[in-house]
Amino acid sequence: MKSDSEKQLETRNIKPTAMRELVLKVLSEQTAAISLADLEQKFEKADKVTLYRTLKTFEENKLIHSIDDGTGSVKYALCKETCQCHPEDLHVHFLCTKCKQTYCLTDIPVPSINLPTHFTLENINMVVKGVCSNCPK
Amino acid sequence: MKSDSEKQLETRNIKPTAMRELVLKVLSEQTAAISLADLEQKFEKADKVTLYRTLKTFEENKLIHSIDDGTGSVKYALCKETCQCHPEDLHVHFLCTKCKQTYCLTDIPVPSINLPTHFTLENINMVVKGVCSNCPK
DNA sequence: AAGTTGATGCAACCGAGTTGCAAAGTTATT
DNA sequence: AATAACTTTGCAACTCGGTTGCATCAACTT
Ligand SMILES: [Mn+2]
Ligand SMILES: [Mn+2]
Ligand SMILES: [Zn+2]
Ligand SMILES: [Zn+2]
Repeated sequence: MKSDSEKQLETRNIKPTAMRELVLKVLSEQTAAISLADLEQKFEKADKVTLYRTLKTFEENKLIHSIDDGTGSVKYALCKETCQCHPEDLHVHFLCTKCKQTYCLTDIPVPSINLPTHFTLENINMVVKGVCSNCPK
Repeated sequence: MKSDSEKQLETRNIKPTAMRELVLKVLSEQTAAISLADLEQKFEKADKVTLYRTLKTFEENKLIHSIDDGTGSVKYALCKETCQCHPEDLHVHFLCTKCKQTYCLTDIPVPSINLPTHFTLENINMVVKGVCSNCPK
């Protein structure tokens, strides 16, 4: 009998190894996006490179998306089931300058932009910085 | 008699050294944003650290702004005279996936976002990826 | 001229990300 | 069941952009 995470991995064509299930579990427990270093610390003993490659695999298969919030370490968060990481799937991200957490504002789609003529669009990264609702003003 | 670049530096409260004038000159000649490594190559013989600190000084004094386009190297471009780098001063940036140039779309202001309640806004980074008008489709 | 301040140059360091390679584990073939 | 082929994992070592420490040099102040 297959676990939920097993199925979740398989629908994204990722072979469900023990390691991958564990990483997926950690990711699904997060309320904010997580860096490779953060992820490493969630495990007693796990190799950074294996986690790194696990995240790469997850990202390539659109199970997660990466967020470059300008802090110097890339964050990762689970995609929605239906997400294909196309421009229309994208949402705004928020980096709190107080608690340094990076949140997916999944309810806020990235606004569409009228590019100059003969520019084509492939992707948009929109990161808002400020103070989040959990932090004192 | 003072040069233009000298005046430009002084209005931003930057002491106009020879080095700084040269860097400002290079920056003002660019049609796209430039990285530290790029800048280094524009000079026969110049220390990376000096250029680095020059850029830092320029940025702190809002003569230039930095752009984290996700390529792993930060780019820099001149601010407009009146720019204070406040959210309302900000514009969209464009990274061409073909020619790898990063452009300031100074005509396209960053759209305003309705953040969730009790979130405050300090800054926005919006980078659009795609193919620019100079590159074949 | 001597003293103070800031700018510059060189070397060395840092950390996030990445690669190479061998060992371990998995799946397919005989 | 044994072998072969392929994938995943773990360790070490490396890359590269950015950064710091410190000595030297230049500019300005008294
Ligand atoms: Mn997200
Ligand atoms: Mn710009
Ligand atoms: Zn916060
Ligand atoms: Zn281009």
